[in-house]
Amino acid sequence: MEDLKKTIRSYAQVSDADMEFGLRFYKKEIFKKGDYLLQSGQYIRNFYFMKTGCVSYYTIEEGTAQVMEFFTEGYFFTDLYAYIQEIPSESYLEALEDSVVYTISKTDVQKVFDHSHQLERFGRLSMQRTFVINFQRINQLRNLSNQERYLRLLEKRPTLFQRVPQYLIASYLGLTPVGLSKIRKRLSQK
Amino acid sequence: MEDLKKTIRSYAQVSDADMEFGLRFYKKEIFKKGDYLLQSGQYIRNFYFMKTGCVSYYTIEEGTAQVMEFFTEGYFFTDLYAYIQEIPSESYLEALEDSVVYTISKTDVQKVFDHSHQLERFGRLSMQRTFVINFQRINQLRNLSNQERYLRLLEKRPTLFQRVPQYLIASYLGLTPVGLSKIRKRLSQK
DNA sequence: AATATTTATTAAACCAGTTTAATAAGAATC
DNA sequence: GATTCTTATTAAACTGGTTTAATAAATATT
Repeated sequence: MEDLKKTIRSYAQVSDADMEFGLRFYKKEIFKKGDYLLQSGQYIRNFYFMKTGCVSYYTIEEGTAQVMEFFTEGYFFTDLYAYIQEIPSESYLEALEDSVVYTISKTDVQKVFDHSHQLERFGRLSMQRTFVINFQRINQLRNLSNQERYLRLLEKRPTLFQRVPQYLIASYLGLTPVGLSKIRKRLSQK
Repeated sequence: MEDLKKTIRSYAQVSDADMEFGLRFYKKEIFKKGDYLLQSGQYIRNFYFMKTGCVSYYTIEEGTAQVMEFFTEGYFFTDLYAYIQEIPSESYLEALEDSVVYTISKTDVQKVFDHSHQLERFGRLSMQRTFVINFQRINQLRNLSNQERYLRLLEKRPTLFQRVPQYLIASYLGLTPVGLSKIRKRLSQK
C-alpha cells in the first residue's frame, strides 16, 4: 500500500502512528473487466483507491450512458455524491479493465477521522482537491467548445484513448459518437 | 452574528467555547453597489458570509462577463478556486447591491482549524456541501437543455429575477441575452 | 417632462451540434 | 479463415443555439 500512503502524504502531514492506524482499515479488492463496483439504486458504502486498472463512473439518462469520469491509477474515487449524502446511487461504477483497488468503508473512514485530526485534515484537503477539479470541469463545460475539450483531453490523458472505446469518450465529452467523429474529421482535414 | 453561528451549526456540532473562539476572528464589512470585493489579478485573502445583499462572481472571457454564481443571504463565499490554491484570481467579486458581510482571513481560518477539531470538521463538511452543489451544477450543464436550466433557476431562486438584470442571468445560464430572450418567448407562446 | 442611457426583444443569416440510417472497419468467436 | 458482433464513420435533414444589427422598452439624469 506504499502508493496509497504516498498519495495521502501528498495532501497532509500524517505521523507514522496515525498512518498505520488509518491504513489498517483498507482492504485490497480485485474486479474483473465488466464487474460493477456499484449499480444504480444501491447505497455506496466504500471509498476506493485505484492501484491498477480503469473504472468508469456513469449514469444512464434516457437509455444512454453518460460518463462522468474515468478513474485510473492513483485516483481516489467513489460515487461521492451518493456517498456524502447517504442516498441511493443513481450511478454505476464499472470496471473497464481488470482492476486492483484498496477500499475502506464509510464507517471506518469516520473512525479514522474521529481518531486523527491529521487524517481529518487529509479528508478536508482531498475534498478541496476534488473541488478544484470540479471547478475546472465546470469552467471547461461553460467556456470551451467541444473541439477544445476534446483536444485538452487528448493532451492531458492521452493513454485514455488507447484504453477506452471512443463512444465512451464522446459521452465523457458530452457528445454523441457521431459528433465526436465529425470533430475528429474536421481536425484531420487541417 | 447569530445567523452565521446558526449556519455553522447546521454543518457540525460545535461547543460554545470553540464557537466563541472562531467567531472572534470574523469582522463585519459593508460594500456599496458596484464595489469590488475582488478583482482579477489580486490574491484573495478572505472568506465571506453574506448577511444581506448580493454579490456576483464572474470571469471575463473574450471581453464579456461569464457569471459563475450570485451570492445572496446566508451564502458562504469567496473565490474558492484561487483561495484554495493561493494563486492570483482570474475572477471578480462585485456587489450588485449594497451588501453586509462577515469576513475572516485565510490565516485566521487556519488558526481556527488548528485550534478546534470540531471547526476543522465544519470546514470539511462545508467543502462537502460545496462539492454536492458543484456536482449538481455539472450534471445540469451536461444533461439539461438551456430551457430546462432556465426553468429550474426560476423555480429555485425566483427572487433573483427581481434583483439581477436578465443579461447577467443569461450569462449565468451560459447563454447570450438574445438566446435567453428567445427561450422566454418560446415559453410564453405556450 | 425631455433626453440620454441601459436593458430586452426581434429578425435574419449562420453554425456546431443532433438524430436516424446506412456503410465500413476492427475485434472476437466459432 | 469465415462469420458475427461491436465500434467508427459518413451522409442528410434538422434544431437550438450564435452573431450582428435594428428596434423597443425601461430606467436614470438633467
